[in-house]
Amino acid sequence: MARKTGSHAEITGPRLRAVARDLFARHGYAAVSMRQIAAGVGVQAGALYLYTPDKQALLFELMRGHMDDLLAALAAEPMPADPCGRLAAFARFHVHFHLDRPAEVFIAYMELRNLTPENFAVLERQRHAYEDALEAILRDGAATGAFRVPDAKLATRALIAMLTGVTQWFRDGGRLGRAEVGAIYAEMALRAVGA
Amino acid sequence: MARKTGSHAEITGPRLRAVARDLFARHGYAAVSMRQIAAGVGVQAGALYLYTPDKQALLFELMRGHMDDLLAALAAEPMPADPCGRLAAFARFHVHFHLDRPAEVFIAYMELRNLTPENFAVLERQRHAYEDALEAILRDGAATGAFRVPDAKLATRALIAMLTGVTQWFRDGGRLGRAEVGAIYAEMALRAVGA
DNA sequence: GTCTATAATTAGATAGAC
DNA sequence: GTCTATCTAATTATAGAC
Repeated sequence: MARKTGSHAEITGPRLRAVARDLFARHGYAAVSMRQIAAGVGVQAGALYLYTPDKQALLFELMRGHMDDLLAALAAEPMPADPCGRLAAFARFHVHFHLDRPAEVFIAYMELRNLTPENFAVLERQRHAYEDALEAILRDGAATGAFRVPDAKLATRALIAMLTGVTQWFRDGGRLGRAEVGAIYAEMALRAVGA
Repeated sequence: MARKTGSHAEITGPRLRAVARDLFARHGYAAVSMRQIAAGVGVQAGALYLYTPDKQALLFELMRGHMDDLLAALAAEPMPADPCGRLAAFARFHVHFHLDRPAEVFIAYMELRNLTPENFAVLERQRHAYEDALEAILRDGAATGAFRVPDAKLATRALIAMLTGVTQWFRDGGRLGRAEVGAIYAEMALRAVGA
């Protein structure tokens, strides 16, 4: 434990990302210094630059990785055929996925403005692709008469905001469990679109 | 215009708050320097300290002032007697109030973690008081059978998240007007609680 | 009331020893 | 691969001239 130097490439790389993720989520990207991150990893500041070209790349890789995971998980999620079933499945998926990754979610929503314009554009495309999946469900349901949505784009954003909000208050071990919360949110989402 | 010095206390004070508000909203509290603010106001950095004891007080006063305004405006809002009418009125009020103050709203939700613990506690009490107003409406409606809400606290947070989300996409001059958007959100809120 | 100058600290990032 | 030392630039906040 007292070793102060040596080779730990396989440990330091992942640890760097985990520490940066937690510190960025807690204090905000702009408020966290490379020295703080280094202290959390257990190395000196200079050593971080063996694993990331700079602080911005650290943030961008965290955010892009999170959105990659989100899109991949959604694509892998089994989806019923009918619009009501699909919306309920989407809502439960969204709630559970976000509750499983509170730090990443916090960063994804809070640090967009700290990305360079190029990096921001990448994240925007990913966010848009995710929203399109929900919008397609709502349009299908509206077309078949299962839903009543005066504006599919507005309803998409309203539902995503509602569902994502769960991360701001839910704590494990509280009054309600995850499955229960996911079910209630899914029911509210269905009702909100007139299902 | 070329004047570089002199007395402008009545102008500089309000300008300082307006500039800080806009810069904090755009770049984030931690990423904005007192020199940037001073440049926006049109004075040197040192002069700012005649109007605020420090950067933290600047942030806190902006956030507390916003919540004061929110609570006062809600108290002044005429409210129908029946739960459905009250929920619709609350939803429209929330949407319109938040669309009128995009910068303040952004700061209120993004910069809580940059407050000192004492200042954070004050804001938390204010936020709680506001949420209690909506929760009371939902509990009334559930008691009279007008609403079906399995959990009033959860529904309160879900609705507030949904309604506040309007600030993330709405732009004046877009496809939908404010009144239209407020009406659609109010309808989604009513449906979400089974009205 | 504002400016200039400055103190004290900290930031991101790099060079070179080991 | 890591550490130490360092560079350059920026930070908040204050002191004193005007």
